[in-house]
Amino acid sequence: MSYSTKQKEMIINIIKTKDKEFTIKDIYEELEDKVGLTTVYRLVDKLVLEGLIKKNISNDNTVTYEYLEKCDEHNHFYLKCEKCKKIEHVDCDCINELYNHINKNHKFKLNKENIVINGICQNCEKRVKVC
Amino acid sequence: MSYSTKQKEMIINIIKTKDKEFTIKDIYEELEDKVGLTTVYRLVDKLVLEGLIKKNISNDNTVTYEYLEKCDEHNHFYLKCEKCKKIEHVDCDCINELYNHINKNHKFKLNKENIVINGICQNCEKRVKVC
DNA sequence: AATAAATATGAAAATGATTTTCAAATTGGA
DNA sequence: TCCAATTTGAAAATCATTTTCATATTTATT
Repeated sequence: MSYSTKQKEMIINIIKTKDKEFTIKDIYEELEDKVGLTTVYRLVDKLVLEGLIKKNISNDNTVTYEYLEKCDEHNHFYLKCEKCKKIEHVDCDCINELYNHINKNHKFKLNKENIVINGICQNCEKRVKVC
Repeated sequence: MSYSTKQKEMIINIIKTKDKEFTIKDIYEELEDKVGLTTVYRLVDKLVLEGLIKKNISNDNTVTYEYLEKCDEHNHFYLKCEKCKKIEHVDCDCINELYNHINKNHKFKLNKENIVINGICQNCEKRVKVC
């Protein structure tokens, strides 16, 4: 079984404020020595397994995590901006349509819990055009 | 500029045979000391930037790469099986439809060069049912 | 409330993947 | 052929992550 501890609660609370990629260090520093680094690693790993966050790696070998905000009634589909790293949660039937199409025509069952697609958000798109 | 070397050519040739996730070690061992480990790291990093391969990280912190087979006339859309780790290239208009839908309704431009969605392939799906 | 068993924590040390360094080798152009 | 730019690779350094282990905390049971 699993005990509930104040350390885990603190880490979850910090993660829930994140709308961008974050690192272990980000979390650790925000905790200001209230939780040890080893424990941050351990708990963040657990939260990945529990599906609350997703682990990524960037080209310079930095490991980042992203909070996958759930809304239980709907799908878990996210758009991640490659510029500003923000993650948008999308609640739309288009993902079911894609699921059904892929299942029927390509014989593959998407994992609807964990679809993150990269691209450029509207804000960054605008900024690019200005420059 | 960039010189073309036999080391880079050898590594690309090995990568092109991959239909699954692979590691730096996989490549290094297959090269049987014909290329140094440092160089494998360097060249694989370059190939990530060039878009030939994609870098991933798994829950146990293993870094893997996947070859993103390109076919220039079409989209670059991949389905990766979470069980057997095989990567299927999908050449279908559904991805354009998704692109257009997301662009229009969610104000987000997908990066069509690099869409990898996880799920379970038909083979593994069958195997699961048998057990 | 006291106890016991299971689990969680954190500091220090160990590990191991990746990067840096630098001298030697290779490449492509003049 | 000669030169400058680039690439290579072995060894050393770095640094994120894991392991270890003694202590602390949590939960269930009296």
